[in-house]
Amino acid sequence: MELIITEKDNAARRIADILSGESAEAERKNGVNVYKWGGRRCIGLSGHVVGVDFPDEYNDWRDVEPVELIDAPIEKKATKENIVSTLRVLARKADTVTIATDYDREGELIGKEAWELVRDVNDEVPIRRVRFSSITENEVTDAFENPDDLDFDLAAAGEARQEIDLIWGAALTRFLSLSSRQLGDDFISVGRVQSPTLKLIVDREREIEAFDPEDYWELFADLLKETDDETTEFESQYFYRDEDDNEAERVWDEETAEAVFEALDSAAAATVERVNRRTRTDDPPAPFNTTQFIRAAGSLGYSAQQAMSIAEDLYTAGYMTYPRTDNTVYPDDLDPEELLDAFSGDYHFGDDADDLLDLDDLEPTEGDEETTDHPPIHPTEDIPTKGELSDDEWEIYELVVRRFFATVAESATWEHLKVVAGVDEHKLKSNGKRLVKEGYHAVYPYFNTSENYVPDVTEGEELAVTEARIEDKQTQPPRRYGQSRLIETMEKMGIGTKSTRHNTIEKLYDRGYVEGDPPRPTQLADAVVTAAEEFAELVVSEEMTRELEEDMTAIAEGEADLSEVADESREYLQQVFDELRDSREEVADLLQESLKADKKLGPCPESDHELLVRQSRNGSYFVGCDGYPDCEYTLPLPNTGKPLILDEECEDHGLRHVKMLAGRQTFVHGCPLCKAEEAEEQEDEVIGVCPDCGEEHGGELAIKHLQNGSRLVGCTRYPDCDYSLPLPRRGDIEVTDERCEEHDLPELVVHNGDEPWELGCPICNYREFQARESESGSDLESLDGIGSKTAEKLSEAGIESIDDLKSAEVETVASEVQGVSEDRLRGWQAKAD
DNA sequence: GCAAGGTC
Repeated sequence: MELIITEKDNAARRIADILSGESAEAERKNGVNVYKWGGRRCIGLSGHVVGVDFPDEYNDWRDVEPVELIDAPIEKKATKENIVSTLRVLARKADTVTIATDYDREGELIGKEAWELVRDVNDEVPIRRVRFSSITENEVTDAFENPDDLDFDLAAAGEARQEIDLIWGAALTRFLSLSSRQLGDDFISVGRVQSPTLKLIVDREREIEAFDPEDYWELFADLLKETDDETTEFESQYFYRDEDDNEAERVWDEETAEAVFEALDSAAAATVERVNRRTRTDDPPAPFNTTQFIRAAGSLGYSAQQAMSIAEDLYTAGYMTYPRTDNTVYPDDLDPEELLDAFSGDYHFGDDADDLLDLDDLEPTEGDEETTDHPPIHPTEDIPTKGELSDDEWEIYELVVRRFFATVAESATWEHLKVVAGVDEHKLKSNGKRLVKEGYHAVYPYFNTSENYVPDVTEGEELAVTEARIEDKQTQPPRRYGQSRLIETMEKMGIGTKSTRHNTIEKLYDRGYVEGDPPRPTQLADAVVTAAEEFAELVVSEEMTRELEEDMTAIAEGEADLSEVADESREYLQQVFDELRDSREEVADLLQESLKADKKLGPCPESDHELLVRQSRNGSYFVGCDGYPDCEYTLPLPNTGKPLILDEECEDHGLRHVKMLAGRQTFVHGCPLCKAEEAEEQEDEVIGVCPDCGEEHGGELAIKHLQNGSRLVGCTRYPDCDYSLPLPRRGDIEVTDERCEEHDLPELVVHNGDEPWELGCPICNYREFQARESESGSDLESLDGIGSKTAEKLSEAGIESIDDLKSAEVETVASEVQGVSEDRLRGWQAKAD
């Protein structure tokens, strides 16, 4: 029996189909597909099925000094038990093994891992390696006719990366976590890829904070072109030549700006001095690689993680190619005409496909990067209908289809018209542009094609000046990196891979290093970067990856060996630890101070210390004084959710506002001291008899206001009787004269916003609420442009219905929900109205 | 419970 091993199930199935002429049958063993035909079996792994780790005795962070990890042994442990055991069973019976993992460095390493698993149980069987750049009939059959051997040097290059990443990451992560006593879920992590990425974000934030805005002025004048039958007004902007003889628009001193303004304002006309006309060719974009795909999806409002997850679903469903690729050059076996033919006649894309098929030449564009593992992202010939996909999936699918269309479409042509006019010695310019040939924009509507009209004028012509304007402006700090900009920068720096960059960014959120979108660093992030810059500069620099890449190349080419490279890295890390040993306290203080800063609310009203958000032993959050135990002042926080400290400060107490992140129940709590004081002022209002203990002990039901901001209808005998019914967090509660016949309680009305909410009898209301909860569903998805994924995301931000959406605060929601921009939200709100 | 890299 010949056993064929691929990197993933999908590849296994397609290779089995090709080699068997579609006669292969799938058999599910132990949760793993095994494709079977003739004397052959084909199994797909799931990427790495074994991983490197330290032996178990190094598991306890407190028992092991982090520095010991540097020279600790490293083992390979199975991470996908079921696949490993199925592979072993098959390998025992095999008389030939063929490794057909992806054609790249990591693929070679995954192949070697398979090789070792096979050798464990079968030391005789010949093991060969086949390589192909895409899974097509020609390439696959050709590869199987000309098998090769596994490239152990290339695999060793990958192993060097694994070892070095593990040693550096684990040793430094444990050191920082232990020294600042951050164990458990809140450990402080460091790594070759995440830390340079974090430094990018932190450095940018430092630039923004250090930014000193400068005043400048810009001047504009409206000009009038008059002919016999029409007059056209257009805008021009003042410019001058700076010391490098470049055109400059910004005037840096006010006096000059005012003088120019006076001259323009009092001028009757400007004389056309120069008219430049040129045509510019606007070439269609290159095929999508992962990064450019994420960027394009990002401009539609999707986070990197969302875009990739939708793309993976579309890939698994067979509608598009593998979404993790660096390749921007279509392989030879992709016939654009054939693929367009498949779209011809399609309800949504047919017309555009036909227009493209009418072109004389269907030569696709090419990007700079050509790799051999996967093609650029493009749609397959299997085309879904709109109903088969969620709205989000459809939006992403359409993007991929249209990008493919664009890559085979014609260039667009722009006509630019630049007019320079003079008022005395002052120059005014107008830049007009017109799209004269739509080209690829006709099939790819994602780029801005807005035109700017400037009329046809001739040199020497007089144009009336109808209005002059002066605008005072300030230079702006650099912008924060957005997620897709970060991913592009990581790619440029060579850190991370097409498969991991979006996960790295997600990791920074999970670790408490960044918040919001665009990601903003916390104090902790700044401290970690600062500490690393001082003691382990390499781990926050792109140099570490650059050097590692050089070493890996040397290993792959047989010029260096794995243990040599790994040992050299160990020595270097040892030096880092030698220096760190003396500064342990200093680093710990820095980290702890910043952790505290991320929790600071403001001044304690009873001592000179600061109030902090703290967690009690039972896991609930509260506000406590940093001076504890000398000062025992505390304030309660709501008992649902995880607190997030906002920038907004309470005017009365100087405390920062708190928001409670609780998935769909997320809400802004505000100033905890205000909330406690408000509750204190409210007296309990008795509304009836307690149904639990009224008869026996005379308990009564009252509307109660708790210091943590919540309200309820509860028994006056609390804590002896804990009967309670929930009430909404917001709005004034009015007790009406009408009473519920069934429960003999007054009907309640909540006043919050315009429409009063007739809540009714609190017992009836609670019953209805429970009944509603057990149903489920939301009307959000009926809104065009909101798919199930987006609806899910929105509901986590507390937006469950169209009504919620209408009243939602756009900025807050956009900052909270990954991948939902303010623009998209406003669009939906407009549709909802 | 640490990293980064595959894949789902």
